[in-house]
Amino acid sequence: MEKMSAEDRAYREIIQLILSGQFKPGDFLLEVDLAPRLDMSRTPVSRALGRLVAEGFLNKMPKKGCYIPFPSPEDAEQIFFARMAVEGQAAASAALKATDQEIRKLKRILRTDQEAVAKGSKEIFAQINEQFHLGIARASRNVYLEKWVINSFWRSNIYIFYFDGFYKAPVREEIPPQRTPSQHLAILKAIEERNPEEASLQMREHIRNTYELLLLGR
Amino acid sequence: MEKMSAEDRAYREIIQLILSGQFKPGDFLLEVDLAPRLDMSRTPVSRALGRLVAEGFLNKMPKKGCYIPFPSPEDAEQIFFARMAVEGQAAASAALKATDQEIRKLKRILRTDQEAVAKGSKEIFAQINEQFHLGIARASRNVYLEKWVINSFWRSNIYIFYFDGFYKAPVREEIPPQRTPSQHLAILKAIEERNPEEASLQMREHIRNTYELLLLGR
DNA sequence: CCCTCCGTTGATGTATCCATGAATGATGCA
DNA sequence: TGCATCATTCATGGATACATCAACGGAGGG
Repeated sequence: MEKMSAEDRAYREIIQLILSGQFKPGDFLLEVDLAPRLDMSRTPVSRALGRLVAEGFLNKMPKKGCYIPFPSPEDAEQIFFARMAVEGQAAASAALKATDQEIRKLKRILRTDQEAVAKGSKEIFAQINEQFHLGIARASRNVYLEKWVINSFWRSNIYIFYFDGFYKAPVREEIPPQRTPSQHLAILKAIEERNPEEASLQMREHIRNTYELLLLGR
Repeated sequence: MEKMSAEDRAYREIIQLILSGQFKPGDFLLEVDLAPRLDMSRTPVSRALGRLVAEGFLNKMPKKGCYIPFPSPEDAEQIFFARMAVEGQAAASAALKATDQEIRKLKRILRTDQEAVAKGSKEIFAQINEQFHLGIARASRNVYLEKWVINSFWRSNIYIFYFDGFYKAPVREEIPPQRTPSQHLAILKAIEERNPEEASLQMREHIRNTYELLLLGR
């Protein structure tokens, strides 16, 4: 990615800043702060923030700025419910359209998954998890579903990072990933068997499980 | 809407320009043309176009500009498939969460629907159709589903306006709405009976029907 | 003591200027 | 004639100056 516009750089870097925990919900992302930090003028920063708002990643108050939305049980329910819809459909579509190569790649990802869980590496697990979900979205061969999956996945990541810390326990523990790998395997198995209904069902079940794990005690 | 930013004005006006048929697929929407036309500088126009691209209405080529995407059978399949997912889920959610007031409002809309079809008024029919679909999206009480429904609805409107004119018959006839009103009624009935599965099923069937009507002969 | 008003501050919103790059067409050479 | 090359043109991409507006805080009057 040697040739990337300043706006694209700003877009990625801002996401990185958020996901790396430099900001907490309610914090304003000020153009005047970010611009010098990213070594560019306000213009591309402002446009990148506009994109993030359009994608639902950030909220905005006119004339005030963009801020990380406050997590709430209602919003969490909405985002995970929405994820069930789009990722379920994406899995079904992937079962119909994924190439053998893509399926092999997903298998490779899941092997690393097992190892990551075995080692208890939270970082790697999160990365693998993202690769798996976004890989299925891509295999759906549907640009709209893919975009929505990406957006809602990142958006729900905010919850995975922040939610319990603000509404529940003072210290945050890792996501208990006991059932996640087996669910991932079940999804991939359905896709491999070209069974869209089963793939959709398994995916929805998996997301519901993640949601319940996150919010309704553990 | 007395106090609206120039960017918001640009956003709405550009959508109007597109939907009123001033541009055809492949046409570039040039900032330098639009800015004087909307009586503002390039800045808010550019940002509005950026929003439209982020939302998937327009495509963009870096350093070249934004253009109305070319319709294609593949893209049509993708957008309608995606619509089935999100609107199906929205209908299910609406069946659970819609207030009685919202249901009454939807009923009112459908009464006008019947009349519009009876009179054969294409314009009114389109408007009613939008109100119905977006009304259900809103009743779902899920901001994510609602946003995606709005986006994909408008996006597929581009097809309703343009598709056949470019790929099939030279003259475009109205969408045969024979079955649409009864399908609308079936959806609303399921919502009123608080039956999410049935609402989802009917909505998906309705969208599939619209898709087949549009693309696979009629 | 409190409440109102107004000036200050600091951020976004907009306009404008310059940089950059892609497409086009003219030019000159083989 | 055919083709490569380069200058021109015209669009977006980015930087900067200015306008605008919301929040804050202090002065002044009740």
